[in-house]
Amino acid sequence: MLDKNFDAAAAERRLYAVWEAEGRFAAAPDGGAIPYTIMIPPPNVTGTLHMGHALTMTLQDILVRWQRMQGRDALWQPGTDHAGIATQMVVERQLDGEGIRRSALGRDAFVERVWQWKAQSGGGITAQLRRLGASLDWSRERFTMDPGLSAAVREVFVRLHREGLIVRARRLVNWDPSFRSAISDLEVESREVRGHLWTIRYPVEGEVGRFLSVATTRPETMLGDTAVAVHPEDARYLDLVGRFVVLPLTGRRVPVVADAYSDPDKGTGAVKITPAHDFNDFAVGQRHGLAMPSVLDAEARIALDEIAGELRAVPGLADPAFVRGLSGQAREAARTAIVGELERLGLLEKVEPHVHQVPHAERGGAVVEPRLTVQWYCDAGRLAGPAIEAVESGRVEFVPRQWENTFFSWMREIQPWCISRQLWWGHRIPAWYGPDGHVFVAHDEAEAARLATSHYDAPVALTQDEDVLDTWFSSALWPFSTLGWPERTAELARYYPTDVLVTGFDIIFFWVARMMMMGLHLMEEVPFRQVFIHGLVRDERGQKMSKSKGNGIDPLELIDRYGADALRFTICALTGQGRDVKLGPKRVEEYRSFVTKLWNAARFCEMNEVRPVEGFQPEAAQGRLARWILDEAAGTAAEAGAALEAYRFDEYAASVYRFTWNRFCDWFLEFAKPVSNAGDTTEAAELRAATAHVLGTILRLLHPVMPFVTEALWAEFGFGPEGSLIVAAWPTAERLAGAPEVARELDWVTRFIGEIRAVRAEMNVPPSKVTPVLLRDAGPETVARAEAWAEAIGRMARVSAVSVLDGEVPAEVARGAAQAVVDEATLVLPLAGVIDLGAERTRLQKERARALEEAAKVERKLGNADFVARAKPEVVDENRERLSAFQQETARLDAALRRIG
RNA sequence: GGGCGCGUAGCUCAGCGGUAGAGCAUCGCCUUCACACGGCGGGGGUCACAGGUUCAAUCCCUGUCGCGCCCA
Repeated sequence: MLDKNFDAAAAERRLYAVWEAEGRFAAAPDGGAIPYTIMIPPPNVTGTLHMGHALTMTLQDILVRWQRMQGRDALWQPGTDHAGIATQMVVERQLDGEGIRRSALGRDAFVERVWQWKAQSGGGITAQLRRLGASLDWSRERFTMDPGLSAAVREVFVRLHREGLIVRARRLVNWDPSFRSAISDLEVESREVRGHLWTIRYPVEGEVGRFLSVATTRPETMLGDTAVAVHPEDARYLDLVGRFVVLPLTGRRVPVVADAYSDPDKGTGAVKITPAHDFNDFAVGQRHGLAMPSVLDAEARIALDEIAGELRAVPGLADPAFVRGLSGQAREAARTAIVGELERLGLLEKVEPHVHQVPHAERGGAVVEPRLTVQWYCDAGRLAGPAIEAVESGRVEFVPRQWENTFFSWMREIQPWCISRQLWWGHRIPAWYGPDGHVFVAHDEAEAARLATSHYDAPVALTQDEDVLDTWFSSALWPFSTLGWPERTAELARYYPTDVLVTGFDIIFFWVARMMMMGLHLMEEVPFRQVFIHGLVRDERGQKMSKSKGNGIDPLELIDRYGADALRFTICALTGQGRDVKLGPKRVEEYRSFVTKLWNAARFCEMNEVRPVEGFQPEAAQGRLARWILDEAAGTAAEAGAALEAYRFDEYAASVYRFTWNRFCDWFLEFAKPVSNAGDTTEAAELRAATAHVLGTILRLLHPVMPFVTEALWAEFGFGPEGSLIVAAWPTAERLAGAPEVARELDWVTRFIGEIRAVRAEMNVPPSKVTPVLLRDAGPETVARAEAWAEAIGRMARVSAVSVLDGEVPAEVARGAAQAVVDEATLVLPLAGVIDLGAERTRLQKERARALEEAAKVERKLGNADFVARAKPEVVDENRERLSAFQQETARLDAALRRIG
């Protein structure tokens, strides 16, 4: 016997353990089934489950469970990411708390410490995924720094290096001064900052009293200026091109160059050029062969090493002592000092408030400093071509399609990818340097040593590159590294390419595009056929959830309060295409009602001895009620399947919800009540069997989204042992013969009952008052139906008897009657003394006015010769029928009004 | 500045050439033997605005306004 309430917490613990123990999540590579594969977007190994995870993992689990039920060999590949910067930061903060500096600890000890932290907290996120009900094949769990995956990383690095697709180069790079590491352009976001625009006078060499004014938002970088650029067609400065100005503070002579980069309409039209600290200036510097001295160190403090030798004293312009005093100062402090000095020298023309875009590190938020360093770069430009082609040709399909534009626009202008990071936690770059700095890229030190020995003709001491790879480098290999690549494993052959990748649009560039580039280059095949891009989770007011705003919701808390099924269903129901998901506890509470409704409907079935009947054939059912609900269930299965096929999670949820609540519970179970109580008649037995069949269908249709409550009910009803629904067959969608005719009949009954209910409610007839119904003008079909469904009509519409009137309604009845029109028939409810006749008249008049208005609308349309001539014939016919129906309804309401006088 | 998306009932959203829908909220009635996390019924929308295409526009096209996101 089912408990009064569903104990979600107990069922979740018990059932997940059963599934896992019985290996229900495990892929079956040796079976004959067609594989269905999804790669989990690996969460940070030391992370905790947030709503974003809950969203994406729920959708993936729905797909995987659905396909598994369709007999596919489902592999949902689990695993976690080492998350270089994030994890290193966490451990550094822990060390800070203990008063230990990373540098004091040393590299090996530090990395060891991170491994300890991983061992200690690494199971957290996977345990939380289990709470959500995720049916991942845990036996195949991988970690990006596993030996196998690390070997894949080294193999790719070596291979791409040998192919010239990975190179080491000294370029300007985005530098995060707080992490003291390079970051990729994707990890930089520009933020609007209210700053100042300073206009500084640079004296023109050899022309006393003449100045060239330049405007800048970053005066401190002037220590590294090596030119001033003006537009080649700017008449104001033409005579200065090729001449020199003297840089204040350092006294350096710098040329005036003509370059189209300078915008004559912006500022003074002349710009200072600091090639080592600005990307645009770097390009100008390259075009004009300028020197590129750096004046900021790894922590963005003033560093004079590269300019110390050239400092000159120029009276009234440059004082080496002042500049030397800046050494080691933070860029902000140096800015203040430099502006003060320029003002003192009378070289500051003006200061204006200025709003401008400043690059910030996405993680950590430090102001990014472009810096000239040696880094490893991956030639993304060459790898992008095949990935672009794969999407163009449809071999990879984005859903919704609009994201393909986003993908194309980035891929077509992709920049070299800086893959080295000055961190300790991650895949160390497999490059070793000889005594003269010659680089040997190899799978391991022994191979590097062999290469070096042959290069130098003698064994030499090698030192390994200190840097690690960008975390996304290993993520990019995930679809094949998890399957054993570079070994040619059976899994790799079977499960690659995967079927679909499910993720948010925020990592299309970081991850999706890179997996495609690497997959196509190394596997020569796309990593997935489809990419389903879902929205982001937002709070109830539509704001992005974030730690800093404190508006985050903990999915585990929601699971504790409402159950995993309720949370999952909420997510599913709210996941439309191309829209973010606004989610709060209230929404989950709303959908928990559905879990409860299902539970109670099942309890009701159980009380009425509904049990699955072996070999039950829907098509063989005789009763009209049974055939109706069986066909509706099949229709719902068709809808649900089509919705999932199209990644319409909202439609899938809505379709099964509607059927379960509004068809099965509200109508079918109500109709079935007397029959189910009727003992052992053939009719009752068949209806019970049909009910069981439909309940089973509902459980199977809902299992992907609500795995726990459905599995619990499945076992309780004896559809199969506990833990077997997960592999039960997805319902077939075969409609029943003659179903449309039965559907019309049931539609009539529900409308008939509905009309009576509405009239009674509107006329304030107390529920205790049972009335007869007299049928006027009813055709033979209506009469037959009214007889056939008399019991249900009586019970559900509080009607004592339905009788057919031969002639007109007796006057004494008519004067107190409430009336309603259903198709050709008029329903007369004798309620003299119970209802207010004036109110009934008003109600009928309102109905009549509505029918008349509709009729007029259709009439206008049909009166339009163009419409009749040009619209599709079936549309014209449809409108003729509607007109006739509204006209008849009006006439019947007129008659009803006459009747009550 | 370039691109994308969105403005439909009080709220959240679906619909996307021919009858405007759902859930929640709201109002009325109902403690009817599965469920008050319930049942029954009602009210509520010039589908942002302005043009255009069409026999017909919430839906297609153009523009305007408002909001959001991405890229520069």
